[in-house]
Amino acid sequence: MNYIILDLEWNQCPSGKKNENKDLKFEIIEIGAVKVDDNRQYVSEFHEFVSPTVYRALHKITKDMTKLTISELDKSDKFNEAATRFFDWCGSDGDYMFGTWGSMDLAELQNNCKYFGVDHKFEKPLVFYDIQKLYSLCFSDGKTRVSLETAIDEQKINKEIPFHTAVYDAIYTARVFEVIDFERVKRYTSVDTYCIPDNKEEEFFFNYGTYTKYISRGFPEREMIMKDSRVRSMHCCVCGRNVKRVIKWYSIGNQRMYCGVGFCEQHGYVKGKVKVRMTHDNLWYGIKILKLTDEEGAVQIRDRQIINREKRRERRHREMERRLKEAAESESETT
DNA sequence: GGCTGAGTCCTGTACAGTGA
DNA sequence: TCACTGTACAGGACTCAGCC
Repeated sequence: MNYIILDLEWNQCPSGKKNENKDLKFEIIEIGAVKVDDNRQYVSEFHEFVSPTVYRALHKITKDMTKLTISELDKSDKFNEAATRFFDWCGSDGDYMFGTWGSMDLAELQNNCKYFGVDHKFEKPLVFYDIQKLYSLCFSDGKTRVSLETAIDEQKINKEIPFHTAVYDAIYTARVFEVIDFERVKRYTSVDTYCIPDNKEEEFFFNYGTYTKYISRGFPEREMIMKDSRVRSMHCCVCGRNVKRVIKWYSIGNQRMYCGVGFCEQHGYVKGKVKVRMTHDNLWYGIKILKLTDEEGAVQIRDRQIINREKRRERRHREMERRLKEAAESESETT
């Protein structure tokens, strides 16, 4: 299995959001990638600029960052040809896996392919390595995200080539990939949600040992997500058995996030989170993460639920007092 | 500058259930 | 019936860290 360490540079509407193409917010102008083998050793690299067709001027920030100009880019082929050569270079499907710094590149690659009609079938689910996340798992708390340059500095990797050129950033990413303790973190794959499951049978489920991730099919209405039995269900991340619900799902602040807690007789508390998202095709889907926790973790979730309730209660009381005061004032004015 | 994603926090409305 | 409570929902502001 090879790994394709990918980095893209893209451009956006130079005259702001009001004039942007809603189907293509970001147009790829450069594709850079490094192929590494099983041992994360360099095999080959791919680098092509792309002549843009949607945004015929570069956004100021893109220009400053990449130092590219439209006339330079116009010497290159259009996206279709560059992308086709890129996928040929990647190899046969199933022989490679993508690795990126951050999670945006693959979504933009797929969106550009869709927009320009590039005939390439992406794996479904599209599992990849977010090397930024792996880096955090190895050298930090697993949550903090640092820039590629910070990681290069921290690891004292030689900075002999500039940043913000797709292929050079891919080379740097590959170097970071090389220094991480891959055996320790290799099970922590990421999954791209540009294409979500079409139906119940295709729904994505991943078990990472201490936690599980489930990605639902799409729903036309947001409220259908938390009514779905598969989304609502809770099981133990270790034994897979259904757990007894001790705190039922509640929304925190808005309907984009739900929390709940279950209890497994054998393995203890399981905390659940459902994040609600919308696809490019305006379908709603849920990402459910179930994680083992301890009593303290369960108490924290319960406390947060209680605090939310109390805050609402206080607001009501304040509002009621305000109305009573207003009523009393208007009564005294009339008398 | 404009965007994503994750997360937090707040205000306000609506509706249903419950108990006095 | 009414007051109170719980829950869901709508929408916005904000932070932080990243991307181009």
